[in-house]
Amino acid sequence: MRKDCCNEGDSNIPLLADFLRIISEENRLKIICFLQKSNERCVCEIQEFLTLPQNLISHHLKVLRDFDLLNSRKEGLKVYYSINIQELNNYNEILNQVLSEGEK
Amino acid sequence: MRKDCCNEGDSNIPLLADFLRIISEENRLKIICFLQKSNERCVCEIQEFLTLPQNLISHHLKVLRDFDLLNSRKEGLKVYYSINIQELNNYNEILNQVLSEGEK
DNA sequence: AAAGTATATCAACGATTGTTGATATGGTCA
DNA sequence: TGACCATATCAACAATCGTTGATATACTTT
Repeated sequence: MRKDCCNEGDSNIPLLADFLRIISEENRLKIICFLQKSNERCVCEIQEFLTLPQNLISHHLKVLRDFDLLNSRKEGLKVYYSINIQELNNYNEILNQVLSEGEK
Repeated sequence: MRKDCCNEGDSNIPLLADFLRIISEENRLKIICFLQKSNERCVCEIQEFLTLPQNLISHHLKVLRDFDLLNSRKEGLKVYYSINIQELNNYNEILNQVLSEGEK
C-alpha cells in the first residue's frame, strides 16, 4: 500500500524538496556520510576531514541541525555531532516512495 | 557488503550531490512524482498538472532530461516524457547506501 | 584574571539558478 | 501557402545560498 505523493492534497513534496535541497550540498552530504560511519564527531574532526574553514563547517552543521538531521552534544570545549537516524530514515522512506516505481 | 561512500578515493558523492540538487527543486520533484504514476505525459499535460508557464515547464524538463532522468519521444506536435527508471533506480540505490546506517 | 582553545554568529560578496517575457522551431490542418 | 498549435530557446532579472573575514561566546588552564 503506497501513499499518494503528488495529489493536490499531499503535503510531503515541499518538505521532501527541502530535505533534498539541504543534503544536495556536497559538503553537507560528505558530513552526513562521514557521520554515518562514525558514532559521533566533534567539529574539529569534521573540519579535519573536510579541510574547510571552521566557520563554514559550523554553518553547514547548523543547517543540518536546524533541519533536525543531526544531534549535538556539548562536552567541555567540544561539540559532538551525530546523525539523527530516525529523521534520516523517515525522509529516506518518503523519498523511496517517490523514487521507486509506484506499485499500488 | 557496502561500498565506501566518503573516502577520498570515492567519486560518488559529487554525482550524488548533483542528482539531489536536480530533484530538490519542488516543481521538478512534482514532475518526477507525476510521471511515476503515469506511463508517459506530454508537456501540455504536465503543464496542466503543475499550472506553470509553458517555458518554465520546458526548462525543468530539459534539466531532468539532460541529467538522463527522463526519456522523451516526439509524436506529431507533442513530445511525451517518461521516467528513465533505470537511472532513477541507480541513483536511489547509491543514495540508500549513504542514507542508511552503514552496515559493514 | 588572563590567555588560549573550540565553536558560533554576523555582514557582505559572488555565484548559481529559478523565473519571466519574447521569440524561434517544427509540425499539422485548412 | 498561411494560420495555428505544441514545444524549445534566449536574454535578463531576482532570489537564494555557499563562501569569506571578522568577531563573539563559552569553556579550560595556568
